[in-house]
Amino acid sequence: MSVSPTPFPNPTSTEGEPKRRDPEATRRAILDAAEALFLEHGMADTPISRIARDAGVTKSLIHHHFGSKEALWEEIKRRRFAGYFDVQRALLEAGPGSLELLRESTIAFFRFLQADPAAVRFMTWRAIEEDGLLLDQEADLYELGMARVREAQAAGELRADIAPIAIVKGFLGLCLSWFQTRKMTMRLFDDGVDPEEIDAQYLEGVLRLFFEGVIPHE
Amino acid sequence: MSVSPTPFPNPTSTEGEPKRRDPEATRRAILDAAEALFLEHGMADTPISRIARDAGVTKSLIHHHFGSKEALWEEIKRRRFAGYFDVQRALLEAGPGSLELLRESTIAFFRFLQADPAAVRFMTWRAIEEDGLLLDQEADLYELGMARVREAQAAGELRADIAPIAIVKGFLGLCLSWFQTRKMTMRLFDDGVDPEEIDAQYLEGVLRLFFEGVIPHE
DNA sequence: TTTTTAATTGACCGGTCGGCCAGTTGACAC
DNA sequence: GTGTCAACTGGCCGACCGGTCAATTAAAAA
Repeated sequence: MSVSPTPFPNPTSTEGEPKRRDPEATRRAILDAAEALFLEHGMADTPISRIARDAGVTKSLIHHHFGSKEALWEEIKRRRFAGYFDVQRALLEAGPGSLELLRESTIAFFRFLQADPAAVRFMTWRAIEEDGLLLDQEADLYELGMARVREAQAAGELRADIAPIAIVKGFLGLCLSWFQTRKMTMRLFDDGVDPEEIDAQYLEGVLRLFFEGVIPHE
Repeated sequence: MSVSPTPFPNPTSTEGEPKRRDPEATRRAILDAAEALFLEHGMADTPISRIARDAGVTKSLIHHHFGSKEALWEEIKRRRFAGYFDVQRALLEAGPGSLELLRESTIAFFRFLQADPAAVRFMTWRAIEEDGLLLDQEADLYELGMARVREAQAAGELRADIAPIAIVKGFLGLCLSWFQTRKMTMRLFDDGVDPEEIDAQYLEGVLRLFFEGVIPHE
């Protein structure tokens, strides 16, 4: 679980062989190991020595490549953001604002979080750090989303008496908060029930609710 | 911010006076200081020495009263839960399940989080720890809420084709996730705008959306 | 080939952490 | 009073933390 999925830079070097160097792979191994540990236990609770062990690398090497624990964490955030932004932007640039686009975005975001629990933990850690840092890319993404909502409102596909921010943060929150407490919520149900079935029930219910509430009624 | 709001057990003892003892006040001072620090920086990032300083107490005394840092955190959680459960239970026991009860609960929960940012952070930390621990009281609360929803569904006040869990976790998530990222969200708006005004816009939008979506349509 | 650069190592450092312990002192029951 | 117990103190400890450094060596540049 906490062990890096990528091969060690120097996999169990058999005696005597000259050690090949691959700084790029080393960086990746460190980032992967650190990300898994940081998201699981938090940065404050993850000693660099542990990252080094999981990455198959010495502690000093981490400082060599990233300078400090803090800088390493920043780099991990940067990498995560890049992946996340790509997913979201691809959705929003697909077409003009419409009810259908909103629906697709909601389902896609839900599936995205469902498939990648690490992404959920990443967002939760961000909420904890709460440094108020809103990246430019991120702000752009929100603006884009809200612009799409306004388009759909102008076209009469979404009711116009709801602030776009409520619609955008609404569907994001409905998805994210579900997965933030997923494990605990599952305990409300019998052990025999398939968790993915509960997920599906929630998604379906929320879609009905949200998209009935979001369309105009005379 | 991090200093305990309650007076120190031995407030700047003026020379020579015999030191009065008040173990109950001491415990409270420690809990208050620790809670503020834990919620702000996290348990791993809060040294006991700092708690002692803020509480106006020696480090050893904390161990005397609570045994360990871990146990202190558990005690804080227990205290927080008690307060939270009281608020929620009072709402749900107010009357039979109805659309109006759901509306009141939603607004009350929103106001509760708005008035107490520490509560928001507490819940976010819980999501991070994710030990999957669901307290009996908490499970009861969910069951109670879902039972109320079913009553309202049976009475035809809520549409019956939505799983109760989606309605309950839905409105909780809409409120909580808003405040989890409140600071960041505010950066989307001009500096001149009153944050509480944005809160109000969001709440109003979400109420319209949620309660239009949640009622039956022929 | 020679020189330069950068990846990598292990030993090491000062500081801080959570926790312990021996001793002191107030509160309180008898 | 006097004995008992728990509240409270200051000093201490070993472990571990993030980070540094000089030395080694593979790889790239010359």
